[in-house]
Amino acid sequence: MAKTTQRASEVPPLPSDLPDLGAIVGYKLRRAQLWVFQDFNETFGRMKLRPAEFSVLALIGRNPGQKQTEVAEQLGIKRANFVALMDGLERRGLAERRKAEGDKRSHSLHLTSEGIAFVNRMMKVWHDHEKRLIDRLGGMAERDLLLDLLDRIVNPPSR
Amino acid sequence: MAKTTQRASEVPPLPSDLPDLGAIVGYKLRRAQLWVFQDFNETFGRMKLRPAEFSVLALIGRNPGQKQTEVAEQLGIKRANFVALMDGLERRGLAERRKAEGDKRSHSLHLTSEGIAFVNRMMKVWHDHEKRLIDRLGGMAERDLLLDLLDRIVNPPSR
DNA sequence: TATTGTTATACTCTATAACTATA
DNA sequence: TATAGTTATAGAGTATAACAATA
Repeated sequence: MAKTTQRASEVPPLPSDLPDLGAIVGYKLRRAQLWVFQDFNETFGRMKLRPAEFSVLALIGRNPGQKQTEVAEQLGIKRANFVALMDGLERRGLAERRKAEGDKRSHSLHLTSEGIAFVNRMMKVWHDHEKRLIDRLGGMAERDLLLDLLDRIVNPPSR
Repeated sequence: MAKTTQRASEVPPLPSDLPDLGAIVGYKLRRAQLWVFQDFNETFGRMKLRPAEFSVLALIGRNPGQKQTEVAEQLGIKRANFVALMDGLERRGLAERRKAEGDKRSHSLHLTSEGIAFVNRMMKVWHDHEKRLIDRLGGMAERDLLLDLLDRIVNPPSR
């Protein structure tokens, strides 16, 4: 008694409170994030730079000398997966591991001179990308508002 | 403690305009999205439900009868990858493909009776997850604000 | 010819366990 | 014993090409 079609009267009652996906924070967050990463990848495709690599270069550029595991942890990257990422940056001559003084197990991470030049070009390109995003949001005020709201998710205000 | 520091004189001039990663929209967006999906996966782990499956069930629950490729496209899922996802839902008895009338190539997607019951339970669990998120944001007003800002990224207001 | 669903496949990202050399 | 870095590996998620049935 398999039916291939059903009339409305035969259909069991559908859930009444099904929200539009557009009203679900996680869904919109994912769609927006995919859009931003896609724009990022189109913007940085010529420089062969991925989002994770961008974040590593920006972090050790601002705060050089941190240990490899510290950097990975701050970026939410498992230290095992960070190795190949750092290998790539080192192979391209952009960043380097130095033996940390005092602890022979650990490496401290730094930009090379070439890496510093690369990061300067990278930031110029990044400004185009970020401007495109800010324009879509409606302006700097909206960007600041978005940053604040996103921050509350990861670091909720105690109340 | 004797931290491994470097004297400024040894360091080549660093890029001057390197922003904190916390001020980069794409970075915070990614971190926030990862937090939400992690909370989602912890919340729905017992139901063996992934975010993509949630979105499919919610979509065909609200709008049954759409063609398989239409559903996939609305969710930003490649039709080739949608096949296995739909196979899984069908194997679990939650959703089904029906032969579409008129076009023998296409399938129209529907929830089963069991699927409807499942979705009702799913929405109860989802409310917990969403409440946790709204609490972090600070309330419904903040949630609405966030939804609006995220929507501008994907569907920018023409101006 | 074009489209729907499908298969096969490859590539990236992520997660875990286990090894090594130091501590 | 514990930790930093590493290797190996497996699992998701995602992207593309090509095919059969149908339009």
